Amino acid sequence: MVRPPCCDKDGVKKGPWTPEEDLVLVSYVQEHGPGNWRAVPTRTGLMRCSKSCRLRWTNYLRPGIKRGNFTDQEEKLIVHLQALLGNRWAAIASYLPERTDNDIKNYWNTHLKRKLQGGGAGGDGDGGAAGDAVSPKPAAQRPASSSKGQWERRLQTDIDMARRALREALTSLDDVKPPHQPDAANAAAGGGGATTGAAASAGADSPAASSTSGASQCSPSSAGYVLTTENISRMLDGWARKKGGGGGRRAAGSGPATPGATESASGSSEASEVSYGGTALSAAAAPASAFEYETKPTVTAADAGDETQLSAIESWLFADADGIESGSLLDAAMDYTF
DNA sequence: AAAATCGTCAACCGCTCTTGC
DNA sequence: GGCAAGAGCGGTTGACGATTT
Repeated sequence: MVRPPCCDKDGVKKGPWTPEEDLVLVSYVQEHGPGNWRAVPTRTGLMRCSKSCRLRWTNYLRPGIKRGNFTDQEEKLIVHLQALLGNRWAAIASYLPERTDNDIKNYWNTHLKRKLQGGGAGGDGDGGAAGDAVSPKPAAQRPASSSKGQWERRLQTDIDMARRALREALTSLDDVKPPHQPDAANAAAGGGGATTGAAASAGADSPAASSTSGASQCSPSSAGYVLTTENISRMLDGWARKKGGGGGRRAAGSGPATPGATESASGSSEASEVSYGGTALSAAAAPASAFEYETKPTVTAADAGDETQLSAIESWLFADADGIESGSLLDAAMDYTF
């Protein structure tokens, strides 16, 4: 017996989202907050299934998402974490709060996997392939435990290993790149920093939390705000161009709605900052009030970027090293002892 | 210049997990 | 405790631009 697909309805639209749809969705979320996706299609009139709405939001429209170029730091973290956790993208994404699991997954499949394979590490790159990676076999690929106790132990092990991996990654990165050197992408996202704040709180509170749950708790950041409004303005831009005979999907950016890819690729994301402050918003034809939900953009520290992120992670890691229970990353609920 | 191939990424699908009743 | 609905996750696909032949 096959369960009917959730979107198995007539009149449910599929395929790429249009800027108009994005706008509707963003407006809705601004007003009601993320969640209750089931209600979204009916309340917004979008001809999309709830799942599709949630996906679009979490992977694309959600505030604080950084797109494009992965930094060395991010890359190394991903490699380490993948080696340790396996293909648990949501878990990995929780350590990279500016990235979505989908993004990380794509990046892994298209860049890192091949890269590691090329490195002659053997295997299919799925775990263990990381040259400097540690565990012979991703924890996630060990036989699944059925009992809850076992599951918890496994989780704890994962966390422990992730911790070590992060520490290693960060340590090695210290050699590679001084922490005071914000990379273009992060600086640009401006936001990056802000979200990191969110990362430190939302993501950090529960590393195991899914990226999506991050979305729902998503302590809105100015960064996200920027990105969202900016995205929308770009969407409309791209859409207009497209309608005017511009290129295909890519022409409008990565997707009809996102010129963003090109933006980051070219490192011209300074545009983000430039557009911050309302111009993008007006371009998006969205009332500023519509973004109330996302709120209170006061991140002055647009440059808080990597440093903030790292310091949050580092403090967690080094709390471990010091034998201190930092608790912020690992909720007491985990009952994790160091 | 045209065709073929490759690379990238947004979106879909189906399954599992969580939550509320 | 059992069930149903909703939410989340990971794998996969398909469309499109870029590059190579």
